[in-house]
Amino acid sequence: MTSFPVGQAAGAASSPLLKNLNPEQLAAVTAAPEPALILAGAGSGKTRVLTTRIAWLLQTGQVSPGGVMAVTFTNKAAKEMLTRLSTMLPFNVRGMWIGTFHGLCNRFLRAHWKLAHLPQAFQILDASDTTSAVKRVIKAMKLDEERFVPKQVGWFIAGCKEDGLRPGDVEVRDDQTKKLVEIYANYEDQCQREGVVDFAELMLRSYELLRDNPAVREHYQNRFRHILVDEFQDTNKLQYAWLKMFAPPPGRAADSDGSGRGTGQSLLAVGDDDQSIYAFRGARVGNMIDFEREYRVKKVIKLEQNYRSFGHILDAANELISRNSQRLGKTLRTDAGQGDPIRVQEAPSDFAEAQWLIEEVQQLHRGGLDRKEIAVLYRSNAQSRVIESALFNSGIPYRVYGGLRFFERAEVKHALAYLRLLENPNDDTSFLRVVNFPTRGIGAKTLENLQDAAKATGRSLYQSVGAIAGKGGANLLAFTNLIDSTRNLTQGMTLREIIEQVLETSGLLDFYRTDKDGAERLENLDELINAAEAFVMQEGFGKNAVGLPVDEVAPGLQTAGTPGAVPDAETGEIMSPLVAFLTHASLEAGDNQAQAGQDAVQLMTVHSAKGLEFDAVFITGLEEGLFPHENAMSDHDGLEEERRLMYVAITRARKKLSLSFCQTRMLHGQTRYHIKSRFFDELPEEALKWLTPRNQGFGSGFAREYQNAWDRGSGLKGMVGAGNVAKPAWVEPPVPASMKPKVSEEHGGLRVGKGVFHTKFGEGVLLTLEGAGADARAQVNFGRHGTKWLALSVAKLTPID
DNA sequence: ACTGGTTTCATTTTT
DNA sequence: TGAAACCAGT
Repeated sequence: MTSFPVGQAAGAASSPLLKNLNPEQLAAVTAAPEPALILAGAGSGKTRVLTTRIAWLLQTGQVSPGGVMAVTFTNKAAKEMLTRLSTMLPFNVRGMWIGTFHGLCNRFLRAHWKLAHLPQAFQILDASDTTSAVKRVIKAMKLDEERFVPKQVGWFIAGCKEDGLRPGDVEVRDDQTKKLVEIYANYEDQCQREGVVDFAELMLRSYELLRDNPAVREHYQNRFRHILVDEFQDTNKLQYAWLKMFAPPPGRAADSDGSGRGTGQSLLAVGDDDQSIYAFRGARVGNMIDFEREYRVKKVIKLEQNYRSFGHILDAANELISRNSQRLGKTLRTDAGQGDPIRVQEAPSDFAEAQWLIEEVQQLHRGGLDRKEIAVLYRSNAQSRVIESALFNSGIPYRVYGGLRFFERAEVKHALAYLRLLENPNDDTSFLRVVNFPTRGIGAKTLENLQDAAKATGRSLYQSVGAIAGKGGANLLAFTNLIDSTRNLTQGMTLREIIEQVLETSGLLDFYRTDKDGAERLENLDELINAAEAFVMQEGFGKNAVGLPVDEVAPGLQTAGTPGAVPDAETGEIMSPLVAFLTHASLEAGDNQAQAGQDAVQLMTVHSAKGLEFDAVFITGLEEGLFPHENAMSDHDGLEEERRLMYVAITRARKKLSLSFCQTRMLHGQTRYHIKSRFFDELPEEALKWLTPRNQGFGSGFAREYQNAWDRGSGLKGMVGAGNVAKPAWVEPPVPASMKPKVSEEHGGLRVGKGVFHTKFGEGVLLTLEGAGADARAQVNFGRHGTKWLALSVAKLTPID
C-alpha cells in the first residue's frame, strides 16, 4: 500500500467525511502515516476522530480493511466504534480487527492455539473464577489463607503478568515473595493442565507468542499498517509492549529488517493524561510520554475544543486540573457561552444531602429534563445507599450502575459451568462449582479425597473419580456419568437445545423451581437461552468471538471463507458454537444495569462515569477523606489521581453541575465529621454559586431541621430496587429469517445422516450442514474423536456408505 | 446439609 | 451500618 502525502490526497479535502471537523480534528484524522499522539480532551470528539480516520484511510485507499487494527479497553467502546464505522462505510465492518485488548488477544490465540500451547477450545477465567482457582492452589499447598489471601495473591499474579514476568523472572527478596512466586508457578501449572487462561494470561501469552515467533510477528507487522489505540493513558506495561510487537518503534532490536527505521506502520495513540484514573490497577500514564519519545512523535495534536459543556463547567475543570504538576498540558475551550454557574450545597448530614438532591432532581424533571439525563456521582459505592433510599422513598425511578453483571450471576455461572464441562471435563474450576450443586450428597470430605487423588497423579478431578470409587465415590461417579451422558445426549443439537438440555438434566431448573425465591433465577436462566439464541443469530454461527477475517489469518494458515471463523489449518476444525458462546460469556460479562430503557436517574461512581455525559450532574460527598479519599492523600501521585478523578466528574456535565458535601456522614456505622473537600478551594470562585452560607458551623438550626426530618429515615429493607432481571445488552432485535444461517441437507455428495470420512479423524456421521460456498461448514460426529465442526473448504470430507 | 450466630471489613474496576 | 464470609451446632 503506497502512502501518499496526506491532506493533499486527491479528493480527500472534499470528502464529505471531513466536513465539520475543526482544524485539530482534521489534522488528527488526516495525519501522515507515522506515529502520532493525540491528546484528546474530554468532550472533544475523540471517538469521532478515531472512526473518521479509519473511514478516511480506507476511502482514500491508504489501507485495506484487513490492514487496520483499532484497540479499546471496553466492549462498549469497541461496539460504539463498530457501529459508527458501519454507518460510514459501505461494507461489513465485522471482520476488521476492532476490539478490546483482550478480545483481540483472544482472536489471536484462537488462530494460533498450537503455537500458544493451548487447547483449541481453551476457556477464559473471569475475575471470580481466577480467585477460586488461586484459592485451590493455596489450599493444595497447605498454606495459611490468612497470610495468602486468594484475592490478593490473584492481584499479585496479575501484576506480575502485566509486568511481563513469569514465575522465574520475578525477583525474590523475601520469604513472602518467595512463597507467592511458588503459588504463581503452581497456579500456572494448574491453568495449563485445565486448559484455561485468565485475563492477564490472554495478553501475556499473545505477547510472548509474537515475541518468540519472528515469522508470525513479521506477518502481522506487514499486515497491520494502521494501528489505533483508544484511551492510551490507561494502557499498562504489557499492553504497551504488546503494541510494540505489532509496530516496533524505530531503531529497536525488534525491527524486522534491522534498518533502524521501524517497520513503517502508523501507530496512532489517542488519550488524555488528565483522565488517567486507573493507576491503581496498573495503568501507566507514563506510556504516553514514553510513546512520544520512543516513537519520535513529531507533533502532538491537541484536541482542546470541547463540544459538551458550558463555560463555567470548563473553567472549573481547567482551573482544577491546572493544579496537577505532571501534565502534558491542555486547556479545554468552548463556544457555547458560560451557561449556569455551578451550584454548591453544604448539607448538615448525608441524609440532608440526599433530601436536597431529591428536591433538585424533581425540579429539574419538572423543568422538562429527562431523568436519564441526570447523573448522581459519588466517590465510593457505599455512598449510594442513602441516596437510593431517599430516591426510593420519593418514588423517583433510578438506576444504579455497578454490581453484578449478567454472566456473573450465580445461576448463570452454574449453567455455564455445566456447559464448560461438556466441552472440557478437566476444567476443575467448573467441576468444583457444580459437582454438588444442586446437592447430590457429595460433601467436603469426599472432595478432599478426590483432590488428594488428583494431586497424587497429576490428573484432573474428573479423571480421578474412578480412583476413589470406594470412599463416597458412588455419588461422584453419578455426577461424571451425568456429564458424560449429557454430552452424548447433546451431540448434534443446536446451542439453544444444548443449553435447554443441560439446564434440565443438571437439575438446575428443578432446583430453582422448588426454591422459594428461585423465580428470578429461572428468569435469568431463560434469559441465558435467549442470549445464546441471539448470539448464534447475530454472529451467524462459527464466527463469534473470534471474528477473524479468514483470508488474513497467519502465515501458513489456510482458512475457510466464514467471516470470523478460525479453522485449524490441518483439519479444518472450527470452534463449536458452544465454545464460541462460552468465550463470549467470559469476555463480555454483559450489562450490569437493570431496566436499561426506563427514564431513571443514573447513580454511579465517578470511575464508572468516565466516558459518559449528562445534561445535569451532581457530584456528592465532596469531603476531605472521601473525595479526595483518605487512602490516596498520603502521597502526591495519589492526590493528583484524585484530582483527575474530580476532573473527570466535572467534565461529565453538559449544562448543569452541582457539588455537595456534608458536615456529618454515617461511615462504617459511625457518624463522622468532615470538612469540605480541598477541591472547592481549587475551583474558580466566579463559576460557583453557593446555595448555603459559607463555612456554616455544625449543629445549626438549619442542620437540625433536616436532621429531624430524616432521623426516622427509612432504610432499604424490603425494597425491590431498580429492577431485578438484568436484560443483557447484547440482545438485539431479532434477525429476519432470511439472515439466519443457511441449513442444507446436501453438499457435494455429503448427506446429513450419512457417513463421512476425514483423513485425520476417520469415519463419522454427518449431523449438520450449514452455509454455502467458501462458508460451508459441517458438523460431524466422529465417535471416539467427538463431534466437530469443520470448514468444508479446508476439511477433506468424503462420503461413505 | 442446613441454620443461625459471630466475626470481619469497608476506594476506585475492565477484561 | 451492613454485607459477606466463616463457624459451630443440629
